[in-house]
Amino acid sequence: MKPTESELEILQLLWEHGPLTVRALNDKLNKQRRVGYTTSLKMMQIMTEKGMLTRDTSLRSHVYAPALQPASVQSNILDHVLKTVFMGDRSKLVLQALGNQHVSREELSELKALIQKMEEK
Amino acid sequence: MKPTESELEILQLLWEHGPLTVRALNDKLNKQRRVGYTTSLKMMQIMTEKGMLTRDTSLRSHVYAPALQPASVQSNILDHVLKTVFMGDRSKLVLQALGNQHVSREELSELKALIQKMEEK
DNA sequence: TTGTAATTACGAAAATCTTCGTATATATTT
DNA sequence: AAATATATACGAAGATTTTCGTAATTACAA
Repeated sequence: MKPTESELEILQLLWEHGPLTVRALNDKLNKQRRVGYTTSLKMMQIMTEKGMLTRDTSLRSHVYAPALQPASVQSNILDHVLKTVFMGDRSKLVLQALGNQHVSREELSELKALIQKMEEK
Repeated sequence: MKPTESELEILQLLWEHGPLTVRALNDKLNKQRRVGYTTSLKMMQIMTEKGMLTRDTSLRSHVYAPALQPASVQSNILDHVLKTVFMGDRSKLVLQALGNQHVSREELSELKALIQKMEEK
């Protein structure tokens, strides 16, 4: 279950806003970039076939919902990146993710808590 | 400078083993999956055109080397994943990367050191 | 030298992903 | 009721990526 770039865009919007009609999703998508209505429709139909979305066809305007949990997709993609980009070196990935960038005080304590937990095992 | 999946495979092998001829790279690639020789050749030619690889043509068998640093490519891809998969939530990415998986004692202390540094700022 | 093997160049087929036009059906408005 | 607007279905064009066949060239071997 490996969403393409465009599929990810759509999943993102559904995760953020909940189930949407094609019209509603296409409107939101068009705030990011210009996309035709039938393009969004087709994508969502394909994604439904692939099992990435479910849809309620009880109304004339079908309502689409994500069939995948964000955490599950995120985990899969991150594992893939870990393997194909970081040669499986997890700590390199983490250090790269933390390096250079600003990390808030809250994130730091979250991290420390997690490390604590891991050390206990 | 956004390598495709196949381009990444090739960069990986060159990063790992250093400069290689097409023949040598194709051999290594075939330990992972079945790929024709001219396929590897063509890919490497394209990547050279794109500036991802350099090549030494002084010998009959050209020798290809990566023109990109791993850290730079890793950083770009991770930023992209951060934006498109984690909605920009860096700590979610890091926690996801650390969660569930085994992290060695050395990696933990490395992390703690990094956190220490960040807290000092 | 003649043939065999190995290499590069190159075009284009194959596969995948993205986009949209058109047909058809259903609702809404005048 | 007729015209207009909105929806889905579907095929196919376009774009990108991946794959490989064939031709031309250069080295190597018999």
